[in-house]
Amino acid sequence: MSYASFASLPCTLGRPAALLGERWTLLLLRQIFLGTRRFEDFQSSMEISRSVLTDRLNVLLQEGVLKRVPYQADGRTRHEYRLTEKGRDLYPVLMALRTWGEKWMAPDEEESFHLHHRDCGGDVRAKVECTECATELTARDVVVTPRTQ
Amino acid sequence: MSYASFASLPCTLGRPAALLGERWTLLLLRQIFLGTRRFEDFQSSMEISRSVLTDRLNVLLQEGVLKRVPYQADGRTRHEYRLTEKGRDLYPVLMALRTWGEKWMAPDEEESFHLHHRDCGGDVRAKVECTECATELTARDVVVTPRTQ
DNA sequence: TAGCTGAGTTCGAAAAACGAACGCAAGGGA
DNA sequence: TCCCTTGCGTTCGTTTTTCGAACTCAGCTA
Repeated sequence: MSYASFASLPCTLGRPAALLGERWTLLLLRQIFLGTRRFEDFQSSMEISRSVLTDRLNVLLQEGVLKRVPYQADGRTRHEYRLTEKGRDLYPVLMALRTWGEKWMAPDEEESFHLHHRDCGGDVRAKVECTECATELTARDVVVTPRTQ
Repeated sequence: MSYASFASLPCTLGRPAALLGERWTLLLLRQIFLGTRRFEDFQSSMEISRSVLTDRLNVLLQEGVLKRVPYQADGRTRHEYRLTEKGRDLYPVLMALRTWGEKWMAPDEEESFHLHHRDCGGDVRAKVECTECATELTARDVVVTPRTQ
């Protein structure tokens, strides 16, 4: 099968997992959600090699997660990378990672940035919920019914 | 900095993102949540090379995401890989990926497996919520306050 | 005794990532 | 005009990862 062929797997978990599971891609999305938008800023803040950065940005552009938006800098037109609606919808994935990180990777550590709800100041947390009864779910509460694979 | 040094980054999003952002790791976790537990089964279902599979399993063991549990097979003691509590807590990450995949990568496609709430049969969905007011949040509803970096 | 099985390990070849240098277009200053 | 700078990549030779086929090893089973 090889890694690349997961990109065409008929699985709505497998395909995203393969896309975001490529080295640097999750860290790149983190940086984008923290507000970075320009090639130079990605490169210097993450110390990723320029050629790999080019590749990952292009993959996310092709997938429609990012878009290139023109802006003016010292009289010249340049482009920055911004999230599309599809890209913004990855927020729960990043927040789920962070919720897990807070609990398991640094219980007593000062977080490197704080997040709070703009309206009420509350904390932000990812969770899994039943769309019918709104109960919060864990892996044990969910039944898996395979169709393929 | 280089990729490896994100492992020691004081960021509760960056460290998990670097850990799960290594090639194959997310796909391996998917397979585990689908019930795979043995080396041979991982290897054949994902067609990952055996040496990389060994490495990824060891990393997840070291991180405490997986544990090795003995079992009996044809009179011999063998070991299988199972999620720890820390590992099971990654469920929201996988579900967030799947929720995104359902919306953006295959709107009209039959899912390869179906998930439903054991108690009421409802669908499963990841979301981000405010711990104070329980409102569902998007990236736009959240204020980021950097502390370092 | 020989073969089989599960779970790795080894090792040479191929692919991916690294990083320093290069390219390029446009603006600014001398 | 000429040169320097900036932002955004591309190139290319080296290092690191990944691949995949073969090998190991222990304990059944025939």
